[in-house]
Amino acid sequence: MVLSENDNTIPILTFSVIIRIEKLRLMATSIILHNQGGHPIMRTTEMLIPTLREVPAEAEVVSHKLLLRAGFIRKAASGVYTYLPLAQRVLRKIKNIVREEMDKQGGQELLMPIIQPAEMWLESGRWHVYGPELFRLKDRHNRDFCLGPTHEEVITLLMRGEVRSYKQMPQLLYQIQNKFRDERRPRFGLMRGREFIMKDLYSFDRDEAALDVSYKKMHEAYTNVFNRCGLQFRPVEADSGAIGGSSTHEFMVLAESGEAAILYCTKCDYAANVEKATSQPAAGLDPTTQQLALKEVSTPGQKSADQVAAFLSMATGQIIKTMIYQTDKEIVAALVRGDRDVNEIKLQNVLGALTLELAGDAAIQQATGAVAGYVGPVGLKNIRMVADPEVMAMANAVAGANKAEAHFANVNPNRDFKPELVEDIRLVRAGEPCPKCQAELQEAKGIEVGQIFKLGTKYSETLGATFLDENGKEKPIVMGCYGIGVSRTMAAAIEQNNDENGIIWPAAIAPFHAVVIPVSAKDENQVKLAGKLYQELNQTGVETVLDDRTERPGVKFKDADLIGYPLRIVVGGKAIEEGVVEVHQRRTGKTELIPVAQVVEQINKLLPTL
RNA sequence: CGGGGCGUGGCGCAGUUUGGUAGCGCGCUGCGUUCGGGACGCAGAGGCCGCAGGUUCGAAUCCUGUCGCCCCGACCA
Repeated sequence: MVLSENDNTIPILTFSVIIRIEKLRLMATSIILHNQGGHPIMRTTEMLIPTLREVPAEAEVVSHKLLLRAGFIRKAASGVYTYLPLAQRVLRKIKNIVREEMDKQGGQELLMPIIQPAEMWLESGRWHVYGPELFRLKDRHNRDFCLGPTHEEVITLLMRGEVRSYKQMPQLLYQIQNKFRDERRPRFGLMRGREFIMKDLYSFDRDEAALDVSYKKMHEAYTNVFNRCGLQFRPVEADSGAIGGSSTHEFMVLAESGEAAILYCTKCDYAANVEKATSQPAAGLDPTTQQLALKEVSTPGQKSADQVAAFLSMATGQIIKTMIYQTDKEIVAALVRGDRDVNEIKLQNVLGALTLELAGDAAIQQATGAVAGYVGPVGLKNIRMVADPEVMAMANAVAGANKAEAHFANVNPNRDFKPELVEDIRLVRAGEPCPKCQAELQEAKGIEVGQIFKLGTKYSETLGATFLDENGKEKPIVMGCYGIGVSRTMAAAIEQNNDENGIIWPAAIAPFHAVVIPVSAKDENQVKLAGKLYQELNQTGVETVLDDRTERPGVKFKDADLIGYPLRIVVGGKAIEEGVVEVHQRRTGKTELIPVAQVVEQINKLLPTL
């Protein structure tokens, strides 16, 4: 019999099963307490908490190491993990916080299939677009299916069938579901897996204004979720990428191990993914600058902007860097200042290209007549040029001459070349001025734990999900989608909350609030008192584990630190002789001696502050 | 997908160069001593050396193929 995790009811099967279950329940309520939907609180001698002394060789980042060592996860395949009981408890807490915040904004939970028929994806066009990241499979009749990496198709088709009128909206529907992506390179344990747990909510609105309302609700909900999870995070503006859509924010947990680079303002609230980040546009061309005559200079062996600048004794910022890119439809030249880099995502968006990569030597030669390093905009023909606005503000600059070993000096935009497009295509770096307030931008690494997204009518149009407005006019539903990586959030929490001894769980998502440790398993008085405290704490709602193993105290302390219980209650000799127990806070290391009679009350007071 | 590395008891590793039938630490089992930060002693259990071929009297070791895993890069709702 398999019970789903959210199912608190027990299906009635046979009489004997019922009897057994009832017996267990009676036993459980008499000795052990229940919480969280029927989970009995347990003693470590009865629990599966396989801690490891040594770090498995496969782990690189701290969350992965600690999840393995502390007995939270085990690998089934690359990027695929079993969540052991401790992890499952953490996941349930995160999910419950998510549920509460979604429901608070009017979200309704549903559950969609993991297995999705190819037809849905053919209809949206993504069956062929999605590529090898989509886990595909066939049934016995050779029909195509996939494991859902996301659920826009399923939900949009559902709503196409159910929504007829503007009166039926808005709708905010969400699920918490396992998702599948056949990542090229799964890595960092739970951070980038091939199977992962995600909350996804989809909003359905009658128009953009209503979508804005839904979007704001989700922004608020996400802020609440990550605050409640005890995470340090930042919502950042992001590139809308392949899904399309107009506006999107990512919620980034700040951590060194993060895979995303973000830029944020030190003064105002501006923050953006580096893919999207902009900075204060450079000052316009100084009209008093005299434009000098174009001249060719010999620059043997000087290819990079730095080399050329050094060779000619000028600043790298005076060089025009020309990069040749190959897209799915054309070859283009991208111009940025020598001390800048091209932001390929911005460039791709500007060009409306599906793919973009640096052109090879042969393509560069063919398009420009020069080799990489000596390419420049002057005299470049039959190839589109995209210039960053900064380039247009340069005067008497240096650029490649489109022939070997030579550059032009005194190059002036508009006079010597005229790009087809002038767009922001540069990669912003720390130190540049904020686009909003001009204060200095800083750079940080982040783990993307959530993203909210205005989809608009992209899916409703292709899938024909329409409704009638108050004028009886048929319109496509305006959609948004909003994801939270639940399993990734667990990993991110550890990245942000750990020390050399192990995990330091924020109390709101800790698998248990406290552990009670009798110092000596042989001392009956200690064991009895520890058991009593354990029961009383649980009765007052403090989720407590009793470490009743006959291990030496050091072993139990080490495990407690590793697992990261926010509170540790040690019942030792003093408890019996002086009537005090030791309450230790994992995060601060603070230890207090508290009279036995007050412990339960004190801990109940302490817990909400952790 | 490109580059690099690794598969040897549950975990961490040595042994591979120079073929001779597998070893160390941790963990595990039993007994004893210990008992406030991963104890000690004694006695044990546990491995077709990723898999499949091949070379050889003999393969963890050499050759071929294959599978898996990790790291860097590219990529990424």
